[in-house]
Amino acid sequence: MFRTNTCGELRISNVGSTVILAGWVQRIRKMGGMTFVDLRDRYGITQLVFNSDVNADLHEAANHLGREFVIQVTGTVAERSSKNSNIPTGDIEIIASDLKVLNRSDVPPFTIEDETDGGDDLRMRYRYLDLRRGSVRRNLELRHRMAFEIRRYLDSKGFLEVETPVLIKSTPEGARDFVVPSRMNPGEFYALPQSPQTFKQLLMVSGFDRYFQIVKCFRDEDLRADRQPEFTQIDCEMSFVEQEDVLQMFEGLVKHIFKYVKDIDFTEPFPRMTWADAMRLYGSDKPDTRFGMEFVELKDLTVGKGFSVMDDAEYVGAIVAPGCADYTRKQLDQLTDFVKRSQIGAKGMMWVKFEADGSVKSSVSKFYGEDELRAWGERGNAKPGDLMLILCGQTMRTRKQLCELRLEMGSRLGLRDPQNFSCLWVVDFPLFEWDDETQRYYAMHHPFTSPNPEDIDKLDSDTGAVRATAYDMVVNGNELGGGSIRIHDAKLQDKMFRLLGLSEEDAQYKFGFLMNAFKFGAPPHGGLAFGFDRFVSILAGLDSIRDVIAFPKNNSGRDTMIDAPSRIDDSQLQELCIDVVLPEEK
RNA sequence: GGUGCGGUAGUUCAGCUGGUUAGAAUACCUGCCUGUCACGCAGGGGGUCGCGGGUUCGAGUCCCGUCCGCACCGCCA
Repeated sequence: MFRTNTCGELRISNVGSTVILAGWVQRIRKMGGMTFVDLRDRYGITQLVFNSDVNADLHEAANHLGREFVIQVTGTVAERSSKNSNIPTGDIEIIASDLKVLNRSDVPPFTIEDETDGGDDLRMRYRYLDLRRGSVRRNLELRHRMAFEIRRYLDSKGFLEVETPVLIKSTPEGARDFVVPSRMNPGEFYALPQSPQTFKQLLMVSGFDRYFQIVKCFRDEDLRADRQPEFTQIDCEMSFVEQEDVLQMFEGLVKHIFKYVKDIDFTEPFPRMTWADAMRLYGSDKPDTRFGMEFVELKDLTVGKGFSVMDDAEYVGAIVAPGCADYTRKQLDQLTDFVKRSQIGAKGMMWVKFEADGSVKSSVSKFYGEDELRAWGERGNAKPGDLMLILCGQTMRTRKQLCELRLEMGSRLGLRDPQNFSCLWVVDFPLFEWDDETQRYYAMHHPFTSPNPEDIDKLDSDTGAVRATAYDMVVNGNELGGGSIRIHDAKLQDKMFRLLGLSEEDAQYKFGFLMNAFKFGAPPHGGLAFGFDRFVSILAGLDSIRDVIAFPKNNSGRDTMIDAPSRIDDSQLQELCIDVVLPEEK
């Protein structure tokens, strides 16, 4: 027998029993005649004692252990004379009677502690060591717990988990596909799914009216802290439902997870906000609603006073930062630099201070009198002591800039506590998005999204204004998931493809299988998908999803531990009929 | 494709306007230490300053290029 107990379970009630423990040497403390060893496994840390008075040879052997050696120890559980209240096993220790080194270890390149001294790069290269750290292990435990609760909830609602294929067909609408060459079909490629979208719709046609899958998806796009080339979705679809049914069902799922994983009860229904309101009030389709500071529109109050910057602007918007009227010149300059950064790209920022003593100061007082500035403040409900920050320009662009400024102010004022969760549904997304470059409409969600029935007559006449029956779940400014009611009518789907600029042949080539399926009695259906990695990272209070993925890729999509991607043998390439021409060899 | 920050001991970092032998902490090794738990004390070893080029009497420091990492913009139906 390798072990009778784990390193996390022995307590004062076990005193006197003989045990065998196995694990990794966390730390050694040599006191001369006696040596303490902290033995670690997944479950905790237990202190071992080697006393030269009891067994001199064993004590000597313990002195030659090193960090991360794998050892097996036999001994007796004893009450400590000086207890350690910081760890659950702190009341006891093991008086060792036998020690076996199961495996030695090189000195690890960073400390295996919750607060490690290792940088990200090093941790990823030695991810198997990084995963020994409690802080990383706990993230994976949380991930497991969430996956378990998701299955428990969805199973209780009659959902069936069905696996869909990973080697599928490329559909070059949307994100770039990862492709896989087919040896048996020279010159042809599979694509890895960006999502099981079409398969789950086919499952609806098959009559599996409640489907889900916790599934890997792949997108060959540039990465971010919250974006990996392979990531996991909670993919769900239901038949015979309207939008309201889907929202209810999955609001229930989110609440279930918060309750059983985080012990947080959301008793009230999640707020609903239209996409138009989200853009108007927050300049974003995923507003962070942990704090207010909604946008205030001032165009009508600022126009015609001879200030060309305001007069020429399509949009003038402001936020009111509570209690910030005492901001110094330097702080205001910092904020101006912030919005002028190339990533945000504002031309400048104006401000109005509503001082605590009732006076008003502004960067634009040359153009506007105190009464006018006060009228702006009134519209924004500015109180004495508040600071109004104003941006202007082209509507959508300025809203986006103001959104960044709002988030920055929220952070500065400490209003974005990661353990405070604010969930909402954003609904009534536009069906289409116009692209100036290619001069055509794109599906904002995806081409299977059904139009809002009220707008269906506008499909040709006012295409850009058509709303979709699409919805997003937003938590703390993150898009946690989204979905839609799908088109289940072949004719309407055909029309959608046409509006998206797909010819009949194109549509048939890319999505013929789905169109054909719709001819055989497709039920009305809809669903959504949650980003599982993001969901876990939000509950863990982390910004990066890398910390909740066991073996993540870096910024450039590389796995630095196994050094992938890598070149393959010429013989492999030959078999696949692939000729590789690198850019510098062209 | 673009912007910003970074790359110096095993590790995390400091190193100013260029100027003796490149430092600190920690880790590691050795010795001492019988109640530590971030043990303590004494000593020791450890560097291609990412790489290439340039400026200079002299480059970790300045310039150019390049590679790598991180954050962000574009992109992500």
